[in-house]
Amino acid sequence: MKPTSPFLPLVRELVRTYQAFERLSAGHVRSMGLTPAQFDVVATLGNTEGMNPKQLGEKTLITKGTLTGVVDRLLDKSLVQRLPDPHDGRGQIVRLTEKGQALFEAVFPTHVAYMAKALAGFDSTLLGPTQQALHALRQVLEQAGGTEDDA
Amino acid sequence: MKPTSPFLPLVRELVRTYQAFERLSAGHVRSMGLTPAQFDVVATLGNTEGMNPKQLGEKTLITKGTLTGVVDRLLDKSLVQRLPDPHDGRGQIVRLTEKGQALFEAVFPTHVAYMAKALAGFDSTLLGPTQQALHALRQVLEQAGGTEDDA
DNA sequence: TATTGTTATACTCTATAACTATA
DNA sequence: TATAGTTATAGAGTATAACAATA
Repeated sequence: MKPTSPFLPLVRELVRTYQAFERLSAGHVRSMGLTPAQFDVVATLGNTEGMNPKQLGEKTLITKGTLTGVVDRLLDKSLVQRLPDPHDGRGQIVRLTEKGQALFEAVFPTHVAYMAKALAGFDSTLLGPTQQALHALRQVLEQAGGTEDDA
Repeated sequence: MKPTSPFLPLVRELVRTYQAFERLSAGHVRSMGLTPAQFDVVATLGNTEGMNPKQLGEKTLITKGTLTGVVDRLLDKSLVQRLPDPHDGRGQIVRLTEKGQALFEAVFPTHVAYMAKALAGFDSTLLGPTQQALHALRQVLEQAGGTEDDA
């Protein structure tokens, strides 16, 4: 029997754990009337003066073409506004409206509390080590992505 | 300053690590002509006698309505076949075709090798502990999802 | 010339619910 | 009545590339 990669179980567990998180999180976010991508954008803009779509895309990992659409839909809901960028005539600043800010303040803590409650059973002594291990794993993955030489 | 939940950093790291993985993995999978969902199905069916859509959905976490479409597209590519379930007139067995099996054999090890190469820099002494920590985290998340009392 | 953001195309996935055929 | 799977609907995200305006 050929030995499969020792990394497979780790990767599988990463995927399953993320999926469990995502299902829980997305379900709650949707019940508040936002898609995960929309929540991501609102949460990223919360407590900021706004930022241009490029920065927003980098933080949320949403590509620019898609981001235009996500922002459009948030605009339809009057949750964000597009302002001209004073420093760059090509650019713009996407910023929460008052309504968006109010939603952020109502929804973000609720969501954090919801997730915190869900995670309450997790052994807190594992918090730090798990986080560090994930971070190390991410470093490796990002480096591989940056290098990008095909197998 | 109100203390934010101690779980937030962990969750953030989980999401980012997963996203780093997903970007790398999905990119490679796409370069082989499959979407992530399609790859997931093919990988799940690989080395099996086939299974019904219900089992397939449970393993891949794809809901039944969506799964019909994913299988349809794999059918278009002649990678899977739908066979009647001998034990249940309502049911069916989804199974790889020879072409699908060949693809699986060509593509799955390639993908594993690609990911293994990307992960080669990860400290192998952390493999076990990280996996266990993720598993514990998943247990907690799944339990919360099962209980499903809103916050 | 390079970059910012929009638009267009075409596909895929998602949730939800109604529907059929069988159990 | 309950379950397996399909179909229909409506919306949203994805990659990719061409494009306009500005730097």
